Amino acid sequence: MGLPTDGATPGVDGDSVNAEQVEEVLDRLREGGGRATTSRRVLLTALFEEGPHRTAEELAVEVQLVAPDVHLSTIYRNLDELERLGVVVHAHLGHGPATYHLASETHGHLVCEFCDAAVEAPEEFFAELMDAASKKYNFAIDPRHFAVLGRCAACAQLPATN
Amino acid sequence: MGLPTDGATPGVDGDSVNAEQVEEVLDRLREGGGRATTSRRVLLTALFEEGPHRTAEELAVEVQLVAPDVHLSTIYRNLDELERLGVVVHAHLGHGPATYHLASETHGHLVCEFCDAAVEAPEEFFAELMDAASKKYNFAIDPRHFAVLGRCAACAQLPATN
DNA sequence: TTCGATGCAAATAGTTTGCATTCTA
DNA sequence: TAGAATGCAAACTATTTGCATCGAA
Repeated sequence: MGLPTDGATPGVDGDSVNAEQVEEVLDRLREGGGRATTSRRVLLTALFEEGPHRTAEELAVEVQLVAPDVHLSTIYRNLDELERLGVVVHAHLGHGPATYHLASETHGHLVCEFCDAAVEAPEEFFAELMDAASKKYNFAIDPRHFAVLGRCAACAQLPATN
Repeated sequence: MGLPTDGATPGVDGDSVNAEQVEEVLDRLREGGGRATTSRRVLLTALFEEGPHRTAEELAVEVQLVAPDVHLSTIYRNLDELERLGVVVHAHLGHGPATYHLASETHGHLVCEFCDAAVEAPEEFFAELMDAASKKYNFAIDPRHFAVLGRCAACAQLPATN
């Protein structure tokens, strides 16, 4: 899924490109009896931007650059709502806070227990495991919503102690 | 949970069987300059008993049946210590608190996102994924310390909504 | 008798909730 | 104008920490 590099603002922000998608989600929200508020528009804009996985707090900071009064609890409530809508998913990477990203970016995570580095792995990477779990345990794995922990290449060289 | 009726109690509690292992760990603790305290002995006894994965709080309740004054923070501190020793591991199953179990019981977890049911899967079950991660991402997966989320057989039949 | 371990209270991090107010539809 | 969404404060859950005391070695 390459981003279109057409008319305006080719690089970082790409606002006019994403604005469409933002409004699309807001429309869906309205269809369900919800309302298109500033905080939701700004949050969605942030989510549709390129970037690493972000925690609710990090998203709040981003949103507050544009709309300073948006409260962290509103971010949480909106993320919840968007998750219900299927627009975003959250994942627990290691010990810290949950991170949120667009549901369209489906991938699993390999997270290093030592340095917290996260490697993204495509859904296919888990296909075999998903298949085996389905057959053996009748269990439908959702690879998007969890982190597989271990040691990244760099930390594998560290001594086992610590 | 049956308290020992007297001498042997061969089945469920198996205290005399596990007592040895408990003392062995306490010895190791002593060798490292640590001390064999009542709270540690009771906690270890609880851990060596059969049973499902337990949270720190659940373990505290178990311990307090025998030693009522043991504080939850002591449980946390001791679990930490035992984890450093390699005796127990903790895993994050879904959203709730972490669960602890003996490191000797190595297995991964398949946890249902809907009903929180946990299926234990042996380490071999993750062998292929571990292998692939190693080759493709140079990442050493530790299958004991994470939960793979998804839907269990029962919840798979529920509608996608909710 | 020393220093590691503990109990307790308070702090912390992450997230959720109750309620009066605001603002979209 | 109705009721969805918000800001704020406070509650809540899971866990950690500071400190005076206690107890194992």
